Amino acid sequence: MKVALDRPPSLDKASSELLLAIGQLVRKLRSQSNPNEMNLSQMSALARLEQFGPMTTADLSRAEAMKPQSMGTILASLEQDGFVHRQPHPTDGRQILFALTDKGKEERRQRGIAKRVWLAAAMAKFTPAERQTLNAAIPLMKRLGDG
Amino acid sequence: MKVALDRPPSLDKASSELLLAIGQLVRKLRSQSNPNEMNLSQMSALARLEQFGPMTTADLSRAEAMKPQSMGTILASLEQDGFVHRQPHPTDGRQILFALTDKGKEERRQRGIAKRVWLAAAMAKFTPAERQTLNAAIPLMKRLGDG
DNA sequence: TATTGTTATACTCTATAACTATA
DNA sequence: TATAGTTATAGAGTATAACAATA
Repeated sequence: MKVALDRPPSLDKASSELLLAIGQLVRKLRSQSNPNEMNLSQMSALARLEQFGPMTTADLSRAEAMKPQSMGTILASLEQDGFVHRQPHPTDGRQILFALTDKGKEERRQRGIAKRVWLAAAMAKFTPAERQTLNAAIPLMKRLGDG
Repeated sequence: MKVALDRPPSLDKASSELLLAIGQLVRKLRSQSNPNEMNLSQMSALARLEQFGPMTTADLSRAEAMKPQSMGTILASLEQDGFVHRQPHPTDGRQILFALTDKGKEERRQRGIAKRVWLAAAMAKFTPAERQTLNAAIPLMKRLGDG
């Protein structure tokens, strides 16, 4: 039986709207950046290494929906900046484990990154109820990104 | 006075989480694409033209957080595909108004675009309550993208 | 002189292809 | 033969710089 009141938008409509919102927001975020600042992919790889401990290029690339060669580039840049370091795999000579350095852990705690500063400032303009709505949606978006 | 129970995450924490979620989701979305399919920027420009009517390159670029030269490229590709057409500005000879063609309006209604199909399928796995949470967050993300 | 739009060029991020080394 | 990683190259998307036309 169909309910006429407070009908939620269709999946088609909702997914279409979400698509547009994500696109605009990511362009806005990308434009908020200081020279030599990490991009979203580098931040994401660093966060995952902190959460799950040392990982290989292949595992990280799968987790971040990216080709291994692309993840290799990202890890090379993070290594050059001293945020991660390599350690040999204990049993498989082919594999290389990447782990956070102390500098990498510190970087994760940095509040000065332009993208974070801009986003926090933008969210600060929301009402408490709006912030709660957005917070509740974050894990859902994470699941979309993982799936 | 501080409240200890059900404390919401700090703005720093929330913005950091949102940053990561957006990054992963946008990469996932970008990977969902058929040959010659529109990208998120093209979809966004098309949607805005439908919502607000004919606009100039400069206005669109401001609205979409993009440089006028970049928007010019996007509009040129949309024009080549027959989704938009040019019309002269009534009073200012420098400006060019871009408007949706019938083909462009039809494209907006297409449900077959890979990104939309993937996203709708992923959202279909959510519970009704989760879908409602996500739907409520969409206008908030739009405001973040606009601001 | 300021603004609109165009053209040319370069940078960032990610993908594809070909290769080496280990399993 | 299959998998992990590297190197080289190419593509998509956007930016910067220089320019012409109109205001």
